[in-house]
Amino acid sequence: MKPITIRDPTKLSSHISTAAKNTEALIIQALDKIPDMKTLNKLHSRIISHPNLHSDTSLAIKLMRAYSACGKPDITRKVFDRMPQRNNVICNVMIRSYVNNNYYREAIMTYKNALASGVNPDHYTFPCILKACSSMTDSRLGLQIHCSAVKKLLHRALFTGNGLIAMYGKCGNLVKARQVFDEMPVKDIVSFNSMVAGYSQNGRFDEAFEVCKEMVSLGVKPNPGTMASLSPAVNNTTFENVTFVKNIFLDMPKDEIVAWNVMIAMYSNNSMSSDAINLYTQMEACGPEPDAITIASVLPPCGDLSALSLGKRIHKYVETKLSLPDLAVENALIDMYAKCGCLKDARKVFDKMIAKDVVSWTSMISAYGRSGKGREAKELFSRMRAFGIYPDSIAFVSILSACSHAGLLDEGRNYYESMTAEFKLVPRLEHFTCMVDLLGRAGRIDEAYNRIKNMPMEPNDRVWGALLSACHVYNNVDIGVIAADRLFELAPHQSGYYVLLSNIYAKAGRWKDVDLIRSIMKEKRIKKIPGVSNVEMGDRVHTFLAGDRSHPQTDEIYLELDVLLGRIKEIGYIPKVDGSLHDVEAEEKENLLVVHSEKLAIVFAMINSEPGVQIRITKNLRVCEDCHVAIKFISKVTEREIVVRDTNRYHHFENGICSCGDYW
DNA sequence: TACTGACCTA
Repeated sequence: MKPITIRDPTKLSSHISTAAKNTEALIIQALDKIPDMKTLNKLHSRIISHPNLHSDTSLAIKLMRAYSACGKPDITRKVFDRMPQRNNVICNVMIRSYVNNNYYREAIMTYKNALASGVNPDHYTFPCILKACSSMTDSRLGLQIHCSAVKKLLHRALFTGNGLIAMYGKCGNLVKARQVFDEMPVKDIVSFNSMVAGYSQNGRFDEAFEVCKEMVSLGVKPNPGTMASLSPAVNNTTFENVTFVKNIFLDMPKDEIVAWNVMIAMYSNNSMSSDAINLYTQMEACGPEPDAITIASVLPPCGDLSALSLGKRIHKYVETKLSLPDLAVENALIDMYAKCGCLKDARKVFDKMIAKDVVSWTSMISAYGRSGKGREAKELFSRMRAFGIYPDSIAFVSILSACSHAGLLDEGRNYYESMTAEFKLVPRLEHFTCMVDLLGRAGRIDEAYNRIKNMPMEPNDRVWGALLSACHVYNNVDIGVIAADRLFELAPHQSGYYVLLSNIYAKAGRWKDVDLIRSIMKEKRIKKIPGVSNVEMGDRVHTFLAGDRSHPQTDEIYLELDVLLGRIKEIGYIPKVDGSLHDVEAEEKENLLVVHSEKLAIVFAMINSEPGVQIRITKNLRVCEDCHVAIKFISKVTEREIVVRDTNRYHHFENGICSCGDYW
């Protein structure tokens, strides 16, 4: 920089002020760029040491803004405290600094002090302080601010109005929120989004959708914020609503992750697992980088569909791209592996976790439970207790069902006892289902039935369903009929229950009743669900029906199946032909004799994978007795671990033994 | 005179 030469002493002061102006301009320029802390500290010292600048309000404001942006509201406060005069602008900056850094209590204090010292809040102050009220759900102050805004005729101003809607929404006062919303002469997308958020956060999902539809009809295009606001309302919703959300998603920019996340979660929570996975793959290809929320939303669908290769790819992504530990993600990984039948991988994730919550423990316990590994489930439950974690209602559901899957009658009773006596948890419907299942599987049909009769709430179809299956296993026709009667009322279109009752009659030789059931099914047009088995190979899922001959490799599959059946017959397999078969209609008989889908799927997997590789099958019905025996033998002769997931449990076949202990 | 702004994912 050139030295300033002073020729005329009379111009001295003007030179100084020019220099000061230059310095000030430079500092302002630097401050406006939001410098890092180091530069910021330097600039700050220059300002303080400068005789003309240290009390300059506009510089102080810029300085405060910069400190706030660096996440230092405490230093902002020091600058604020040193200023001799406070007007509304500098107070606004101070309050905003607090609010933007989540120091809501301090923001509110500052606001109150400013009011006390005669500072007038304005249209900058209201939106900001309302955000603090929302975050603290301080409805008293919220109301006061509403009154001040009315006095200043600012309550209908766009930003203040939006803040009021949000504040009332958070505080649960939807009447007020709606009133402000309706009275605003000009609304923008944030007004609509805030109204949507208010309704959906308070469980008023229909109204949330209504506002969304209203904004669309008024020509206001929903944005990713709309999706986020609607988010609580999209779980377990109607097909119509799902379609609506899908359409607004298709019609908006795809660069914001929240929109994708809400879509994936919506599919996941509406039993549309394959849609969730498809959208996720699309996101990988052309969307924003998935974050922890994306991952926690897409892993459950992976588990549902047993999409292990995708699940593993996501696990790698988690390890390379996400910042761990993240409880939600790790818990979701455990559950995904468990649902894919990979208990060891689930356990690996579990053991690696630095912090575990009750969900982590519960996921692992129920993973063992569903596989019939009652001992492991019990052990984890006591270890969880030893870690000082309190089991919640769901933890008891998983340990109770673990006991029932493993036939641990007394242990199950004890857990139930401690749940009510020690942990003071009120038994819910799910616990009764578990208990009925536990007693029923152990052959205590009467006791199970009595439990149902003494339930404090109305039993649902799952409770009666547990009783009916028990009656099927233990040939109890009388109680079976009672259970079936209730089920035909509660779930008249579930073909499974008709089939169960029909089988109960067949076992008892009551063929007239079997015919009766069959004619009822015909009359009501209830069709048996055909058995389907899925097996994942590479990136594809291959599906087999009973007697399926549509697969390209079908000849090879049947040939290999014959060879395999021959081999297992040599070591003792006797095909189990049901005794009731002789009295079954011809068509039915044929159905029972065709090769079941799980056998086809297993042979297919065997042909197409390396020896020793684990085979995983998912089935939409329960595995039949004959297949169960056959698969045990197959696991022995081929030295393969075979995991079959049926509708309510896992069978891990290894070396001729199944993890269910033939108890299912 | 100066200060930005708000709604939201599990």
